[in-house]
Amino acid sequence: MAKNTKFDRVQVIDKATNLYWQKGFHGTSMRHLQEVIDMRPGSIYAAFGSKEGLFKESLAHYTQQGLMTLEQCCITENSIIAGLKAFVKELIIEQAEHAPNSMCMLAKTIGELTEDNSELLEEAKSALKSIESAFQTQLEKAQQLGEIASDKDCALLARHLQIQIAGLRTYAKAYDGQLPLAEMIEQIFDRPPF
Amino acid sequence: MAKNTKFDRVQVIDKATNLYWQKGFHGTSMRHLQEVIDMRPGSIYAAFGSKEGLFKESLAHYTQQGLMTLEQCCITENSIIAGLKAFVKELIIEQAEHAPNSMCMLAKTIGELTEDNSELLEEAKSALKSIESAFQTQLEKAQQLGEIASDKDCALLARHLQIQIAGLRTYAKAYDGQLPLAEMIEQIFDRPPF
DNA sequence: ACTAGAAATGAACGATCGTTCAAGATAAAA
DNA sequence: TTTTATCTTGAACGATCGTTCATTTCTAGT
Repeated sequence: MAKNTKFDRVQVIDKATNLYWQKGFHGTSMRHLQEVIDMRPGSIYAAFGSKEGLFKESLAHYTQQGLMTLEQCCITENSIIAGLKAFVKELIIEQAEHAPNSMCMLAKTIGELTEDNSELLEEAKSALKSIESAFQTQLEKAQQLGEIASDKDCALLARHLQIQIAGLRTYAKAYDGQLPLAEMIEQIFDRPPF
Repeated sequence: MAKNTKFDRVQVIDKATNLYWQKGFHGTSMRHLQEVIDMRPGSIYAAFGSKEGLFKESLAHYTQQGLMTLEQCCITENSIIAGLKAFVKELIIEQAEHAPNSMCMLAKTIGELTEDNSELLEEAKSALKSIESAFQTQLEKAQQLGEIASDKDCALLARHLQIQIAGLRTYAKAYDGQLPLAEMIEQIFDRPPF
């Protein structure tokens, strides 16, 4: 006695994520969003509640994709460290060309939002932490396999990795295209604290 | 046979800079700006042309202040390297508490804006480059004074410094208050490529 | 004191913002 | 085939956006 939902929720969130990622939360209008995800306002508000609600789901979607890519990289490559390198290269080199924005959506969001949207801000912060945890997990695995010296603190290494990625992606957007990114990424893993 | 301008242009730009820095370009409304700088729309548009025009002057003001602070740090401290350390600590530790936003306004802007505001985006990119140049100049001075090994490439060191600052400021906003920032900054200068 | 001309004002503009909701369309259950 | 619960639609809302400009206020030069 009902009508089934027509739109594909995952596809819709994916499209919304790309637009938010490109334009930021304040820079994205619901009108533009309606075009991109091809839904009318009523349906959007029925499904997601508000502009904030959809953004929150986009953040979660983005984070989930990142975690999956990391996992995939570490499985595909010959070693954990090689997997981490591949992941960082994917983030910084591939996404600099193909993604909506070369910067990390989480870092962009943390930069953009204030306490006026504290829920979204906290969501972004927490997502960044969950990615750092995933780094730490992989690094500990690498340590067990002897890829990393046993006296290293994997929590510190994970934090270091996050900082390098955030710095490099910001820098890459300012100096687009004229940087030896691959070499710079290799150096991250060849220098202390690694 | 005329009336002199009443408002203090520098003070006005300074207040505008703080608001833009806190809220971002899209997050700042002209209404809010009017309150903060205590000017009526007519006067603002007569003096600065548009929201973009005032933002552009704010970027220049912010950059100029940064360059002056760097200069000051390097003069006050006992060595150039100590000056650079003091400058980075000022940016990351002091501003994390007192500034409108712990992130760099230029990095925030580069993250936020798209080609829709290409003039402002280019302005921010170019300002970041001018700060990097100032780093390089100071590093070369340090090299001449024997504070840095003569085989180091100061352009690379300046770039490295920029990336570390960008990364650390982003990270600091995500993990506010619970980081050994002073120690982390010291390490920047104690590790390769330094 | 007068006046010319620049500066400051603030009401108001059209556009766009995020959001709502009554009405229409659709498909599963009866 | 009819019913009914749900999904979808899009016109329209009040609020706010960036901006304009006729008017008023003020002061330096006569």
